Amino acid sequence: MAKQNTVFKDAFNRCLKLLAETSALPSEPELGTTLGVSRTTIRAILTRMEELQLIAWDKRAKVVLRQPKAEDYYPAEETDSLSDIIERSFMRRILAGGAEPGMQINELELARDIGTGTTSVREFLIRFSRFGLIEKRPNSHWVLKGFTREFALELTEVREMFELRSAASFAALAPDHTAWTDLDRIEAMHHEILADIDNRYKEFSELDERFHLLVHTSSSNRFIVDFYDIITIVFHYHYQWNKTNARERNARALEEHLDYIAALRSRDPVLVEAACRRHLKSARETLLQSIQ
Amino acid sequence: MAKQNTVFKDAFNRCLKLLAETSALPSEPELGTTLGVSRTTIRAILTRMEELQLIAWDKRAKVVLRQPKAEDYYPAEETDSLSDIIERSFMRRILAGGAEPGMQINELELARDIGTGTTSVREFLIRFSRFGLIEKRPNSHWVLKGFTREFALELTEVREMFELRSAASFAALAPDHTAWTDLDRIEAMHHEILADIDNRYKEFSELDERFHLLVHTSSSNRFIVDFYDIITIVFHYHYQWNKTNARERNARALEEHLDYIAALRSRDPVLVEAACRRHLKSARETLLQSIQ
DNA sequence: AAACTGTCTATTGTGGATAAAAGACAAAAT
DNA sequence: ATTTTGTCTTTTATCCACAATAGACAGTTT
Repeated sequence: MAKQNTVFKDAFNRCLKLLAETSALPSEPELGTTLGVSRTTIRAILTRMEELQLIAWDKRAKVVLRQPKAEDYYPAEETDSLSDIIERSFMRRILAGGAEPGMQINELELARDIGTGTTSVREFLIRFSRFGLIEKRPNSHWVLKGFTREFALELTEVREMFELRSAASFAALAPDHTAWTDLDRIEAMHHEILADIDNRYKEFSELDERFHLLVHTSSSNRFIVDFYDIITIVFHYHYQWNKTNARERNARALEEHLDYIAALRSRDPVLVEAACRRHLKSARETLLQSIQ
Repeated sequence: MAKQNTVFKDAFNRCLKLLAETSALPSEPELGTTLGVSRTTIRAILTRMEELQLIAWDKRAKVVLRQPKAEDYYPAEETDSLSDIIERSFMRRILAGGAEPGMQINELELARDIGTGTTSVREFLIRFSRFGLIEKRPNSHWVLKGFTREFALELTEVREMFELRSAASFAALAPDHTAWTDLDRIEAMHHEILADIDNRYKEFSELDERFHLLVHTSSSNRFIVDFYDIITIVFHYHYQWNKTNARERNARALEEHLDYIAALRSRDPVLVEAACRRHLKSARETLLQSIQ
């Protein structure tokens, strides 16, 4: 098979949810915009919905005949894009499995393992190489540099430089900039989670990403914003395999964020720098602690 | 054809030069190390040299029969790797040709233009995307973000952060660190070029790269060192199409480098920072000036 | 006249095939 | 006891093919 129709399946599932809320679907271009796919895919979705007798479709008329049932949905594992599958599989190998630094990475073996073609694995590795965890020997294998203490230190060093600068730009943003209202929303979410920390501490990870990305974005520098991808992926996968003291760690980080947010609001560069440094220091310690 | 034998052809040409200097070639593994290729390639080279009656080859004995002539060499255009060809071709399109920001980049069209398969073009674009000049729309085209004033400003902002930090680490290096002798060599080269600036000003570009890379390397941070790749490629191609006042520009930069080097030697953080800032400021101005 | 649909074409994403290049291992030579 | 060579296997780099997806254009509907 040349290409998996995951775009279609995922959009179909999302379209079923839209269908549950109305008695008739909108026009094809409108659906395309809503779901973020082309009309070709929309028409494939509508055709499938007609087959399943979910809708009666005649040109502009797309009347809902019945509510979607659980079996109408495509299973979740069929809607993941191939690159996501490769990424997860690879990260599990190098972060969870005892992968030693210096180990060779074999495209063919990886492809066989995942059950995919070499081209996709190869492209993944090229994309992934910018994270500094692997390196290519031309005409030969890739070398795993490993998720080591050095890696974490180098990563956090740059992160701290970038975030201090971004935080300073944030504080200097015009008062009517949309970032301030984004910050309000993020702050409110902090309070919500803290109020029910025992049940909701797992939501921290996503909120953390949103908050720091917002700060980095205010640098208006593509290199700084892009760098945050590395932080995101490292933290995302790393915390999946390191859940010790997650509740306390997250509670503490939430409090630090609130101080940091208050400092940003004060627009006082000295306060901002101090709060930012304090939080970054404890984030670094957390990361280093979890390495071995 | 599946793979161009450019590795073989390039190594063959380099081996011809070795051959011109001795009466017998060394062992296969030794040749492999010298030329940086595998024994498989070495044996292909030896076979070819035997065919051309350049050597008499019997097991360990590889006796030189005659000196190589110009026609023994493979033509230079056959020794370039495909990714180099794609890179050059692409950079000419986006830097020299009037490529507008926002323009779409089409893998198929690019591949047809260059006369290569789409896979190679695609892999090049993925690798190249980390330079922040292009961006992918999934399942669709790439978008050219363009070599604009914003790009240059964002690039230099990060460069300045990284270089100031690297210069500070450099000054703190132990006195017996090899970087100091590398610096001696680079400094000497500066004096040589300055002494004959009218004829040799073109050598500045390569020397500039060596010098700044040396400084960045002392940060011992892979992200800082890797970032210098972006600077390198931008300056490399950019100066190929912007040669106005090259002589004066280079002479001035050489003088600034000498100040900068003297400051590093002083190991005084204040002097280092001042010299580094002065040079970076004029480098930024030069880059911005040449944009439009 | 503006938006929508039917139809068709072009491009991307991915597996598979193949020559080039790397590399493993045992036998042979110093 | 190394080092080198002969032979063979494995892996990478690259092209090609094809389904999925995007996108263009003309005719149709509101």
